[in-house]
Amino acid sequence: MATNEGNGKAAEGKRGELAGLGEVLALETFLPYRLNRLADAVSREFQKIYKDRYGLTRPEWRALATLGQNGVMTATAICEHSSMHKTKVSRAVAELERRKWLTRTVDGSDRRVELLSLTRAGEKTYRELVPLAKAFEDALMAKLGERERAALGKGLTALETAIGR
Amino acid sequence: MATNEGNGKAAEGKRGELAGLGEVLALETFLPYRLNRLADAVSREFQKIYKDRYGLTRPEWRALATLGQNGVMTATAICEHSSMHKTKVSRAVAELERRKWLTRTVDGSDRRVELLSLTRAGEKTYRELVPLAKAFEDALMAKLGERERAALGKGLTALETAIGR
DNA sequence: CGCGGATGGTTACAGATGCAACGAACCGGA
DNA sequence: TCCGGTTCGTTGCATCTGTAACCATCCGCG
Repeated sequence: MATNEGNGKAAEGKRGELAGLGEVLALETFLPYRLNRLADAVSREFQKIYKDRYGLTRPEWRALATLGQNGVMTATAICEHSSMHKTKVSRAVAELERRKWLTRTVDGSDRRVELLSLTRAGEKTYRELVPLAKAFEDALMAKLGERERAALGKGLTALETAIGR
Repeated sequence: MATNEGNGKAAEGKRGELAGLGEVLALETFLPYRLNRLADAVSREFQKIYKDRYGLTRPEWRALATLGQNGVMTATAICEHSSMHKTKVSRAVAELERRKWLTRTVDGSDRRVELLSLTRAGEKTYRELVPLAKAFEDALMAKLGERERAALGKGLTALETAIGR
């Protein structure tokens, strides 16, 4: 309070910059915003590959990619490796199963556990998708210079460590 | 087409690593995944500040931040400056208005346009939030070394330019 | 004027998402 | 053997999101 604003209807011009000290936050340079913006843009672009061509949602693509990378695993393991919420994985797996891209097998030694594995068809899809994903990433990286690519990698890794946990 | 896929049925044991060539994609190092993961983690953390303490959603926080930074503006302008979808902004603005943190004024020269501006209460909230946001960012950045901070900035900027459009 | 075509903004609707609660199965101790 | 405490995974529900359709207004042109 006691700020310098002439109350009343004073047609104050535009606020913001002129507001005293470091009171303004530049959204464009704010880390959380930048990360979200980038992640969003990149995902939206990459999504075209798995969505338009294979009708996969992002959780489904991730589950598929995780299974393709690691082989047989449980739903819980997929959660950990893909950073997805329980329910997302549950639903993604259900859909992949419905499409016959993976099968479940109840673990004999612990019947709560389901061992998930890609079917032949699921593997085929995965193997088709991998080069597309790599090409996408390569194309994007190709737009950066050598130094910038290195900087990006270093920066992201550092941030991952910082957030860690 | 004409890709090197040996469509053999070879009874491969556990899939993944041993699958021939570069057929596997390491999700942990895949750019879209890394970005999403990071954005998500950072946002989730930062969210505590505006959500728990002010009951704001992310779109609301962004709209508030955009208005606080730029002063009077239209909904469309908020969309552009905050990279948010039309409807998100519409709803966020409606809620901020309901809370009496902003008011609308129909533009006299074009009655389709609404000029949005923060109320006294809205500005107060904004001014409280800004230092918290900066502190959050600083704390996070403080976990990185000098070089890493620079690398991150450089990398993100480069990526923003690359995606640009 | 009088239209067709843009533009600002809202809303109906269908999907996606997370939380919390749940059932089933396991585990360890009394 | 029985029981409480856990873990695996699913589902009900309330919320959030984007697409598309919509209304109101404006603009340019004949």
